Amino acid sequence: MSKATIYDVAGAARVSLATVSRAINNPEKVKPETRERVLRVIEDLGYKPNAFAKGLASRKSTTVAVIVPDMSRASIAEMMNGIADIARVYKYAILLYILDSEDSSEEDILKEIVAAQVDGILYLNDEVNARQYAFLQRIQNEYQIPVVLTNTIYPGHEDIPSVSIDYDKAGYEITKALIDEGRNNIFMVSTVRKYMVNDQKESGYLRAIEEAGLTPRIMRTSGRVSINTEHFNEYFKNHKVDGIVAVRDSIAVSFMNVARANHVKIPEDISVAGFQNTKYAILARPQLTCVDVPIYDIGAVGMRLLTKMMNQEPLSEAEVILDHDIIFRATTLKS
Amino acid sequence: MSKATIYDVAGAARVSLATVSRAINNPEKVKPETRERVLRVIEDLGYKPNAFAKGLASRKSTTVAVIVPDMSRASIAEMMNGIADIARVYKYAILLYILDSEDSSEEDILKEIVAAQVDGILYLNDEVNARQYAFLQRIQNEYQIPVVLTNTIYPGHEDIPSVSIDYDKAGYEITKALIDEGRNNIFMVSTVRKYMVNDQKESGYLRAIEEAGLTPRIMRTSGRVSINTEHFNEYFKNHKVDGIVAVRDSIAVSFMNVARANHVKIPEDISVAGFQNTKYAILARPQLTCVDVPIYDIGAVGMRLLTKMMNQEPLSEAEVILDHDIIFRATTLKS
DNA sequence: CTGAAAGCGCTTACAG
DNA sequence: CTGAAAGCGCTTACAG
Repeated sequence: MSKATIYDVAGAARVSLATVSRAINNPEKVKPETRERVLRVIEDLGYKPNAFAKGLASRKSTTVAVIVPDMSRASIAEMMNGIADIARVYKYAILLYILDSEDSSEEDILKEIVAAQVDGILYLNDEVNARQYAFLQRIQNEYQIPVVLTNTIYPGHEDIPSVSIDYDKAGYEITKALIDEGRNNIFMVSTVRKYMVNDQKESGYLRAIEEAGLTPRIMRTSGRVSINTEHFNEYFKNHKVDGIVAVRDSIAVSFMNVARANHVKIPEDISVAGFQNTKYAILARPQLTCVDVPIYDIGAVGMRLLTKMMNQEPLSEAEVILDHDIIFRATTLKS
Repeated sequence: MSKATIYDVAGAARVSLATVSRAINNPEKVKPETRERVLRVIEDLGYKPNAFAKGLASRKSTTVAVIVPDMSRASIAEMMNGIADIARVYKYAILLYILDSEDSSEEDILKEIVAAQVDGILYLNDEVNARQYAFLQRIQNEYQIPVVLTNTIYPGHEDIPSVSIDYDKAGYEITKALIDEGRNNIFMVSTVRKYMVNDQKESGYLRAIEEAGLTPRIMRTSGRVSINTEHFNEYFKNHKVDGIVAVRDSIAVSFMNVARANHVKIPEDISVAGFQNTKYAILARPQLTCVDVPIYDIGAVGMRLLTKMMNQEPLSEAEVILDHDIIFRATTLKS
């Protein structure tokens, strides 16, 4: 462990501090015997280089900032696991920033991040707007800090690399699956708040619906479970529905609860599908058909991509799209 | 924003760098006019002190390490929100460490944390064992880095402060509630893996059961939903049961699914209760009776406690116990 | 292959 | 109230 400084090591190993530094960072530049002697002393003393001194002198921090909107969303949390696993492999520490609800603070946070001298930024906020995007561009261009959008899309721009699945395609496929079951009053249940990712799901839904000559119907609900119940009751009293594609599993489950309370049979009367394949989908009865988003992988690949950028390695693609699956379970006819 | 150094500010404001530093950190020691001039220049230049230089010179990092076992657990993620909100108020950055499954790496991580010069540590790993606890004690004593156990208990020790609820009491109360309904074959469904927190829940359960002269029955299941199903089927084929207290909401829901598949009525035949009051409890049908653990608050209070320790403020209590509620819903008779 | 020395950008006694 | 200077613990050309 620490407390010992590089001077202590140098003294005990009878070399200069420059040699100690080299033995750690450029072992090949040090004669094997010297290197081993130094390394042994390091071990004995439990020496760990002071991260501040190292960062100040080298101008690198081996730290990445991860910016998230709200940790309690299952997808964000699971992405963090993927990020952390890869960060560990490449020896990066993670500085975590959870955004406040008032996004005014975001620029402050970004300044702080610049001051913290992180080597890279992983941005997981899928509510990104034009102002924020411009700010990220500035950080990348002016300060040369690489940024990766993870499970976040900003359509029409490729200057900030991103990792995600093709949500438009997934939205299309899952909607098409319900159409193929013979459903023709298929609603998409999306969110009131604007998430880029949900926009993509919606556009895929619209494409499938229009292609089939059906009428698109998008209802927007708040994320809050308690409000959903009333909202659903009210809305579907006046609408004929035989298919539901929800942008999140939990919203799908929430809908199913309301349907059941109204003695609607699932999947006989209504097919239901969600997005994400969380535990909600598996614990639900009937078990939920949904798009399986490889969210852990998205985090892991995002972090890996960032390491490449931090090492100035060339990127084969600026927009990485991972494959997704659709898992058919008991809430759809084809199961 | 940054890139400008303290020298640039000093030059533009026509003062020495010492004065700039004071204007930022000890404003009262600087003449108001000078201070304002300096502050304006700082604003103009978008100056942000380099965090490494500051950390190196001051030997403080205004950074805390948060150590968690697995971010995807709903309780951990929600605690993070509480921690981050308070950290923001007190201007602390968060260095996040997600533990590997192989706990061999934990000591390495702790060394890293020491090297990173964090001002404090929040430890959220409720699987803490004797070796790890001893290590935390060393960090606290040898390196003077304060540690707070958050939603983590290590019974019989008070040298590391902790924040939690009284899980023993909660376990007792929820079990007692089922007993009062007239249930007398109440099982606790706990986990195979050893969590201190679950031990407490079990001990409360045992106390209530023994007090009532009933036979205690603790079954342990893996956390994995898929395995639970079979496990439950097998186990309860051979046991008479009219009450279930599960250590996690999701386990309770998982049990209910198996029960329903076997045409058992809830709550008529079996009362079911869980712990945590997550979204699982609310989305379940019937809605789940459970102990409401104020997990966001536990995180927030833990972080607040840590700030006090980092400021050398005296602690009024080393073991903070927050209040909990029991929310009676439709899976118990008393609802 | 190794050492002496400058420098990274701050803070903080110490004088004045 | 303000400035000059030392020092925090490293890295990295530059010599040798």
